[in-house]
This record gives sequence, structure tokens and C-alpha cells, in this order.
Amino acid sequence: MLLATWNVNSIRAREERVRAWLREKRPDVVCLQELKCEESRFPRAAVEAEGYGVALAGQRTYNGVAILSRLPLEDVSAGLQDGEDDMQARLVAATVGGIRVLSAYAPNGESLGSEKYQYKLRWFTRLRRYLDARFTPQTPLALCGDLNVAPEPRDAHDPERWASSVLFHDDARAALKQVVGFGLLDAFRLKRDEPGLYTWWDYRAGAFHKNQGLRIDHVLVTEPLARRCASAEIDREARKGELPSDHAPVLIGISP
DNA sequence: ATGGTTGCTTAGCAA
Repeated sequence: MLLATWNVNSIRAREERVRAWLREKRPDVVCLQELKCEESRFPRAAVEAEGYGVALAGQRTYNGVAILSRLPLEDVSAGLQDGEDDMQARLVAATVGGIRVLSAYAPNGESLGSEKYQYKLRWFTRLRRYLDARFTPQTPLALCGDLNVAPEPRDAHDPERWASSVLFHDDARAALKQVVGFGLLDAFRLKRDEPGLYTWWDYRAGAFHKNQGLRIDHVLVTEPLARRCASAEIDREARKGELPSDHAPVLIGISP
């Protein structure tokens, strides 16, 4: 099974690009983030025409997550469902081929000391509770998405420069680590240990051309899935050309 | 280089 995650930065702006990419890569399951549209405006027919079913949690203008799958999507569930009054569409889950797949879009956090940063840190705590309440480390589970945190120094092109950023600050990394502590492994790092591999580059200042990026998009898997991870790739080609997303897709091959 | 760019929505916010 080929499992992918991609922050598309508006599915309507990226519809043709996503469609061409589905044709090229033929992933079995794709977790999308930052749809930036309500469910009624999602290009469902185009995706279905490529052979994919859709599970999605939409939201106008901001956020929005989906799971596309060529295999049946079962037990679809949206949101953290922890009773907090939270309209932000940042999580959708479905079971595909016996794997519980989560498409997650963690809050960016804006800046250190902001309300949004506090929300970001709390969101990770809530996500850990979500996992604790529903699964065990032996559940075949893949938490995929834009988690808006680079876990380690080798995941940032200039760790010192990014230390005061919400994407690499110690507290954000600790918050992600708390989620990983549930019993997750970084599928990408199981297969690729070299530095300089990123999934996001700022649109500005030619960051992509200079490879000044961060690895903030992740596929985190429990141990039974980790044993099956066979390949890992960041598709930099998808970040090139006219009007790309600012993120590149991550693709993980999972053997039967 | 506290700039730069893109998308949504309609000048300003979010990323």
C-alpha cells in the first residue's frame, strides 16, 4: 500500500495539480490538509473520477482535512470529539485496509507567546488524549499530516534561526513528542536518515530554490505498521512549477 | 533583510 500526506493549501486552487499527481503516483491512500473549503465545495467528482473515495472534514477559508482512498473508507469520524467547543476542522479518521488512518492539520501557532501558540500546544495534548482513549500502541494506526513541527535539528535547514519559530521551538517539539510518546514511530525516518530533506518551504525569498525548508509533514505509525514500512519519499517535484502548494507530499510504502 | 508570496475574500488575515 502506498500511503501519502500532502498539505495542498486550498484544494480548489490545486485541483488540477492534485488530479495529475494522483494519476502519476496512484497512491492508495492520501491524507490532505488545508482544503480551505466547506464540504459542498470540495471537488468530489474529480477525485472520484480518478478512482478515490473521500472522507472529509471541511471548513470555509481555513483548515479542512480529507482522506482519499482507492480502498473502501470505513468508520469515518471527524474532529477530536473531546467536548471542547472547537469549530476548527483539523482531524478526520477512517479505517482503510485494516489501518486506522488519521489526517491531521496541527495549528500553526503564529508566534511564541500568542493565543494561537497556546492553542497549538493544547491541541497536541488533546490529540494525545484522543489516541489514548481509542487505541493502543498495537493498533495498526497511521497519524498523517501537516503537524507544523520539525522534530529534530536535522529537520530544519538552519536550526538556530528556527529556534524561536513556532515550527521548531522547544515547547512545540515537546508537545509533538508527547503525542509520539503514545507509541508512534516516524515512518520517514525509519527509512531515511539524512539531513536536508524537507516538506515545506516558505513561498517567499526563493526558499524552495535554496532548499531552506523544514520537515513538518509526517506519517507517524504504531509498531505493527512500522514493521511493514518499506519505502519513504518526499516528492519535491510536486513543489515545482506554476503555483505549487508550499508543501511537498510525503509517500510511505507499506508492505502487506 | 521583521521582508518576502500565496490564497481567500474583498483590505486584511493566515500561513
